[in-house]
Amino acid sequence: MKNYGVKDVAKLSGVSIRTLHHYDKIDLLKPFNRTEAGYRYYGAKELLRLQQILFYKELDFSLKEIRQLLDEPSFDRLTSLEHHKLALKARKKRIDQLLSTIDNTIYHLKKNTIMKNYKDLYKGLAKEMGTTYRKEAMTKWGKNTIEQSEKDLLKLGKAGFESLKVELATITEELFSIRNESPESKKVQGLIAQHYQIIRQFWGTSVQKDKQASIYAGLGQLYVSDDRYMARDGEAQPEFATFMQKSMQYFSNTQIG
Amino acid sequence: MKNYGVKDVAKLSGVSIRTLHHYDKIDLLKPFNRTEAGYRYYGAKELLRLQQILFYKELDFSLKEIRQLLDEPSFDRLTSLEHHKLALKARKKRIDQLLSTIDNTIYHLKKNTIMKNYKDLYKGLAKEMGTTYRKEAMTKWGKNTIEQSEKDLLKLGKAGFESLKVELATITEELFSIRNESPESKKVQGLIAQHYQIIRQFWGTSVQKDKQASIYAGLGQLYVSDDRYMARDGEAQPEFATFMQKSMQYFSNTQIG
DNA sequence: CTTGACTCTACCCTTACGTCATAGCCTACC
DNA sequence: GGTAGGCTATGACGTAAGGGTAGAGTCAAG
Repeated sequence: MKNYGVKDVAKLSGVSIRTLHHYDKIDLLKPFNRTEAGYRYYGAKELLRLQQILFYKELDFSLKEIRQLLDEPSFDRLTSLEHHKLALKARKKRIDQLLSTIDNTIYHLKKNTIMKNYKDLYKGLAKEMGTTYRKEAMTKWGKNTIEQSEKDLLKLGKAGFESLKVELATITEELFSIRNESPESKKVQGLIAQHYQIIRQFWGTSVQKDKQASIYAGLGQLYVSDDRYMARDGEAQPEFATFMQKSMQYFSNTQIG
Repeated sequence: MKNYGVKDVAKLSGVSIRTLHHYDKIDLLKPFNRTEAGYRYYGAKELLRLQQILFYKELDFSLKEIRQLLDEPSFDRLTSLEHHKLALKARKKRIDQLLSTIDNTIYHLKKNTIMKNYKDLYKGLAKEMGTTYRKEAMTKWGKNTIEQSEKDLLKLGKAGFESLKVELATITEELFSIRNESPESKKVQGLIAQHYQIIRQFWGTSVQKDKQASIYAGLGQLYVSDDRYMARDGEAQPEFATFMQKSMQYFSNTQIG
C-alpha cells in the first residue's frame, strides 16, 4: 500500500501542488489521509481519480461539472458529453467567424489605399483625372490599379459617373431614413443589396470578384472610422455609421461570402 | 452637439451600464464629461470609440489589448491582427482535438460492451466458446459482432490465439519496463505500434477500419478505469495505466486517425 | 415637496488556480 | 540536542470582465 505525498503526486500527474490544495479545498480530490501536522497523503485510488479529472479537464469541462460527473452516478456521462460536444462545435463555429472577420479586416488594412480610392471617387475623382492627382495616386497604390480604375471610369463616361453618384446618394438617403430598423431585416438588406450593386459599378473590373466581399465589408468599417462621422458637431451621425457598418458586414457575410 | 447618458449609450450599443462603469474605471472609455453629481455623459466620439472597442472585443481581443490598439498609434494593428489570427487558429486546432477525443470517448461509452469483449478475449475467451458465455454475449452486443468475432478466432485456431496472447504479454511487459519514458517518444511509440498490430489481430474483421482509431484510443482509457489498476494494493500500477492511456491515445491520434 | 426613476460609488462574487508571506514540520548532520 | 535546509500548511491577495447589490444621492414630473 503505497502512499504518495503532494510532491509525488504533483510529479506523477504534472499538476502543481497548489492545484492539489485547491482540489482538496473544493472537495474534488481529497487525500487518502492527513497526518497530524496536516500533511496530505494520496493512494492509488486518488491517483486514478486525478487521471479522470485531468481527462475531463482536457475536454474543457469545469471543475464543478467534473465533480458531478465523477461523484454522482446518476449523472449521465453520455448525455453530458454530447452536450459538451455541441458547445465545442459552437465555439469552433464562432472561431471560424472570427477568423473570417479578421481576414476581412487585415485585407482592409492592407488595402486601405483602395478604400481611399473609393472615398476620392465618391468625392468627385473624375474631375481631377490626368492632373497632379494622378502622379500621387500612382505612387500610392501602383500603376495597374489606377489605370484599370481610370479605364473603367472613362468607359462609364462623365454622365454615367454622375448618374451613379446620384443613385448612390439616393440609396444612402433611403438607408438613412430607416436607420432604426434592424441591420439584418429584409427591408434593410434589400437596400443594402442595391447599394452593393452600385458600388460594384464604381469598382468596375479593378476589384477581383473573390475580394469583393472583403472589401465591401471593410467599407462598412470605414463608415465608423470616417472623420465625417467622428466629428462632434450637429451633423455627425454615429448611429448611422454603425448602422451602415453592421448592415454591410452582415450582407457581405450572408450574401456575397 | 448631442449628449448621451449611460442609459442611452447602453441602449444604443447593447452593453450594460455596469460595463460602461467598468470601461470608465479602466480608462478604456471615458465619458465626454461628468456633471457635478458624477453623472456620465458621452458624445458621438465616444460612441464611435465604443463601436471600435466592441469590434475588437468580438474578435476576442482583451480589453488591455484593445486599449493599446486604440490609444497607441505606434501599435501595429496589422501585426497584432496577424498575431491574433494565429492564436485563434491554435484554439481552433485544439477544439478539433477535443472534439476528436470526445468522439472517441462517446464511442467508447456506447460500445463499452465491445471493450468488455476485448477484456474477455484477453482473459481467455476462447475456452468458453460455444457454452453459456455465448448466449449472454449475444444479447449483450448483438449477434453479428459475436459471430464474426468467433469466426475470426476460430480461423486463428487455438494455437494461433495462444501465441497472440504471448506476443501481447511480451510487448506489454516491454512497455511496462519503459513506463518512465515519454509516451510520445519514438521508443514508446514503436512498441505501441506493435501492440496495436497485435490487438488488430484479435479484432480480426469484427472491427471496421474507420473505427479502429477510436476503439484503440478508448482501450487506453480503459486501463485507467480498470479495477485491476484501481485497487489500492501492492500490485496496483496506476502510473503504468496512465502511461498506457497516454501512449495509446497519442498513437491513435498521430498514427491511425 | 414628494414620488419614482435614474445614477453614483463601493464592495463582494465568479474560475482555476499563481504567487507570496508566515509559520510549522521533518530529517540530516554536527 | 540543536540547527540548517528543505518540505509543507494555511491564508490572503491578484487575475479578466464584469454581475449583483446596498446605500445614498440626483433629477424631472406631478
